[in-house]
Amino acid sequence: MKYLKPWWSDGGGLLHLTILLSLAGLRLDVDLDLYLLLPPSTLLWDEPLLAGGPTSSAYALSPFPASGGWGRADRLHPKGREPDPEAEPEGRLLREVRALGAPFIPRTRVDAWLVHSVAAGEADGAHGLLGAAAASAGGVGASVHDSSQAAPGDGGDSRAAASSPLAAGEEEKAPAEPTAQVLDAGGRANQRSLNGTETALSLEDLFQMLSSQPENSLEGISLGNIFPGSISDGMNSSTHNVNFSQAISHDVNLHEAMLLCPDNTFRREPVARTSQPQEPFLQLNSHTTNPEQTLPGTNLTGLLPLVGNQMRNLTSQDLLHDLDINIFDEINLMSLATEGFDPMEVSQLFEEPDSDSGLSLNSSHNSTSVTKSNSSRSVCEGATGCSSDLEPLFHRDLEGAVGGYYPEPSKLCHMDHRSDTGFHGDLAFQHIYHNHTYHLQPSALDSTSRSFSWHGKSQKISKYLNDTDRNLSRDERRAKALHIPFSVDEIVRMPVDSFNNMLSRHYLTDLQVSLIRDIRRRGKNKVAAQNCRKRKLDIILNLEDDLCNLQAKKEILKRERAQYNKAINTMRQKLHDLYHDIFSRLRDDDGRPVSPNQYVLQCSQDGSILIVPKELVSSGHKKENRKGKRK
DNA sequence: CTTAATTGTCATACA
DNA sequence: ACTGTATGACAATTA
Repeated sequence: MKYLKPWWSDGGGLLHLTILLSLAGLRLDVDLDLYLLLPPSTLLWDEPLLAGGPTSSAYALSPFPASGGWGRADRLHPKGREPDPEAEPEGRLLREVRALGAPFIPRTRVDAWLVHSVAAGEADGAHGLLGAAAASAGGVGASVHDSSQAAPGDGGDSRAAASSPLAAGEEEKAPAEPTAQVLDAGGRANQRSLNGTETALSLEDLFQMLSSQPENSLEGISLGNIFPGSISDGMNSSTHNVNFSQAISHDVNLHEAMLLCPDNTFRREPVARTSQPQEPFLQLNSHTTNPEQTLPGTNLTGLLPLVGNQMRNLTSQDLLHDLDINIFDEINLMSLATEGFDPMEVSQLFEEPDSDSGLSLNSSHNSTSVTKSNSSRSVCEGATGCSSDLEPLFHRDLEGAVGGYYPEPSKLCHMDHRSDTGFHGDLAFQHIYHNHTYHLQPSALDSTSRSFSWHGKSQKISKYLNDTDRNLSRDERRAKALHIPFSVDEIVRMPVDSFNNMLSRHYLTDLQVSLIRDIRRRGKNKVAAQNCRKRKLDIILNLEDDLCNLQAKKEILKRERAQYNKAINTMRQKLHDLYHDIFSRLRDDDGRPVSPNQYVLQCSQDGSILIVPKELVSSGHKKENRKGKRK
């Protein structure tokens, strides 16, 4: 259950920092002060975290940072608090480190803090860089806050207090100090204003500072230069026992420090974290040994009424676990984005109804953007046995197309998750494998840091996704969604024996087998339909051709008939003329002309021609006709 | 926006 | 019984 708004919507300063530090080979420990670094909309809120009542809300975090600001309201608005005359003097952590006689004497406060954090990593309160940086968040960013939510002096910043020695008292007091001592690289103390603009180093600035450094040169960067003044707040508050036997080396830098103590700062609470990644870099770890102490004085339910009841049963460890997951989700999504994917688009994909334009984003983000490592896990994995993180799309896609073949959506864990949270904005997170390894190139990060304008990229990315996905058929998208290791073409064209062998050789779920058979059936039928239509069209075209040919023949025959009739008439006319010509020359025994009205010419079988009176011919014809009729 | 053509899919029959 | 093919009918998509 997560209440995490998309990190890209609010600037993602933490992400900038973590990514950059990860590039430098650093890993960050994050205690609950991490919250201070997170943009308000990125924060997870929990009832235990918020315990203490609304009047104790010292962290009046604005849900709508107007100027990229976020952080503790009292820090951001020191005027809202009275200076604490008992504020912890500066340099306490540094003194501790020095007093312990560590072989490495940190030159700067940040180095000292880092050493302290590494050394204390095994202890309950390993303070990470982010913890210290978070303590400085008030000086880092200017923020809008609801001052009415803040109750000065009520001990309300217990979130930091419980989880970190950057405790409430100092957390509250430090910003109230008009100036704070900061040790520069030379160990000298500088007087810097904590609330002035000169120290209001935004994370964007930090990001640029870090990104401007060569990757390896970050080892030499003193974060004291990066977090002037503000970090000192966190360092002052450190009261941990330090065990230097574990991690301190001579002249340690940040990178070396982490390498020396690879496990300490990555340790998680065994109960609360069952699926924590083990990747070697960029671990944002949250150490809270006592959830109840985490934020005893803070209650932000008023600020976040949406969260309220649904979070009551969660421990802060649960939330921190989720926080980790979501942070890495965010990182992965950033990786997605830098590779050309917009998390928003991914989210839209999963919610897309059955549409051919649907990016099979699934496939895209699976194949290109999400690197599945052994330790990668789906959010739902283990909890509900979800086999595919892409099934929602598959489901929606198949519903209506196949229908009734597949389990109810409610059986799918992420659907439950979504329904539980009622927060659709983070849907995309559910589908990202938790590969916590970060492989972004510095150049990619630079470009990301420069623009970081997701909405601006959205259109191009959307176009890319659509163009890419529109080339895929539904079945292809479905196959990708279920990770079917065969192409649709293979499935359809494969002979029956090979097809059955394939199904038996590979371990496939019932869902996959069902889909494969459906794909084959539909593919075969599709080809059959195409052939059928082609055949039908061919038949029609052939019939049309035949019709044309027959019509042409008919015309030819008509012309021939006309010609024959004409020839017949000509011959008939010639015969008539010849007949009269013959009669005109005939004479009877008396020398008189023979009338053609009384006689006719008749050819005998031997070729002789006889002149026969018509009466005899007509009587003879009548007799023959009678005989013919009788026959 | 409407319409016609095209395409995919399903149901069914048959080989 | 299973599979492939053929085809009418319908719906979705495209031009």
